[in-house]
Amino acid sequence: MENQQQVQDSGNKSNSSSYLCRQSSTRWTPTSDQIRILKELYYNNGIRSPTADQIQRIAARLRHYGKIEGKNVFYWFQNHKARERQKKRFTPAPQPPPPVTTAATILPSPFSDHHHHYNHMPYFYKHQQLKLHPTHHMLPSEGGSSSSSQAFIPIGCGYGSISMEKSFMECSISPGENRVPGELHNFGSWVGVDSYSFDKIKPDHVAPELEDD
Amino acid sequence: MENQQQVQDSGNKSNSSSYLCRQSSTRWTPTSDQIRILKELYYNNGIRSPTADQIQRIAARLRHYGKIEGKNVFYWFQNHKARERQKKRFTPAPQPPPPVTTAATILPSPFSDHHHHYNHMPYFYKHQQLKLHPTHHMLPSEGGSSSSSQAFIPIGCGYGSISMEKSFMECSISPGENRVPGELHNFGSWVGVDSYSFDKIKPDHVAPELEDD
DNA sequence: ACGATATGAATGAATG
DNA sequence: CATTCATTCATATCGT
Repeated sequence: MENQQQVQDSGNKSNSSSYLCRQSSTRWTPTSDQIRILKELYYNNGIRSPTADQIQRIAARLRHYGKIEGKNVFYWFQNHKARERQKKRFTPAPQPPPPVTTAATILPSPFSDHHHHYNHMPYFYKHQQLKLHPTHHMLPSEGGSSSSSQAFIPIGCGYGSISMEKSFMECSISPGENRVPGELHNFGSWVGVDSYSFDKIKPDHVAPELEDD
Repeated sequence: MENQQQVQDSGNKSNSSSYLCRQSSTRWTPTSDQIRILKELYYNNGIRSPTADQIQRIAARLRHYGKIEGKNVFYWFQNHKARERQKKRFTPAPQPPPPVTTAATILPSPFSDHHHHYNHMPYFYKHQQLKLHPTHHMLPSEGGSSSSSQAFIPIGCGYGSISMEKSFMECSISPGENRVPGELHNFGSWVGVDSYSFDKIKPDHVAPELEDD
């Protein structure tokens, strides 16, 4: 690893000049003690994904060693776990699993990993299966040729496994309505939110600003 | 935060990160305009969990600003909302705002106006499940009030406040480099980890002093 | 000063 | 709706 010492001087560092105003001018720089404790929890106590409750406690505890917030603890565990796994993934195939030489053990999976039946397939015919409710209610503007069964869209390869119902979350169509980027600030109206119900306005808290970072 | 890169191919921002520059459009990379509009809808219109129809409309609208699919919109709202809440969960106590209860400023509020729910739209929104396995199917047979025809639900209620969430996950006060002597190595006990051994009994439970420092 | 690497932060995509 | 994972971006730190 790398040896790091705490240099987290009070809050600010004379950061460089003129750069993007990314809010992360100062990211949390954990103290040695903080790291030590975090690792303790990780390795000795087996904490991998602390619950919100634990995060609070951990942060409160580590606060004695320097500035720290809940999200720092959260991210730390997330990253630590992820990187550990990542390392392990690209590391040579650990042990050859007991070769149960059955004819069916032909797992063409690139990873010989075990418990993670989690497939993050690079090929994307898998996700696209978000099914919406059967209210494939086309937009009034683009209605029309929906007479036949627009059953499936042969994305990629129609492996007969995917039962794409009918409405994907997306119907890549919108010919008629050409609302080109015209900057129409009437949000909400086109989504179905009505803006005439102002009588129910709840004086919610304030609104800092609305920057689109 | 969001960085903007307009489209999917070409010019992969050539980050300093070396190898593996095949960021070939696997995941949706929202453009600035898309983000801006999404936040508008979220904060200005109070849309938290858009219905299927809304998702379609939003996606259609946002498509003018770049490639986008319905599921992207769906996930965006899901994530945005979830993270807003999660952040809150990490943060211990929002420091109960002690209102200036001066003897003269007593406000006899009949209702302890406290927490409102904006418009948690009725759950005919349930259909937004991802259908990956042949589980049940919500058949549109029954004319139940379950779905569809959500013509114009007053979701949104556009309370003209833009409650932004740029506040961070926590606003912790922090002592500088405070070293507490007497570190006890009983990690985990204060975090609430069970040693998952012994018994399920813990004589002392977790008594994290949770001191506010 | 760079360049590489480690790592904090953010977020899209899923799953339960 | 909560939790988790993967991936990417941003930056701190160190080596040469």
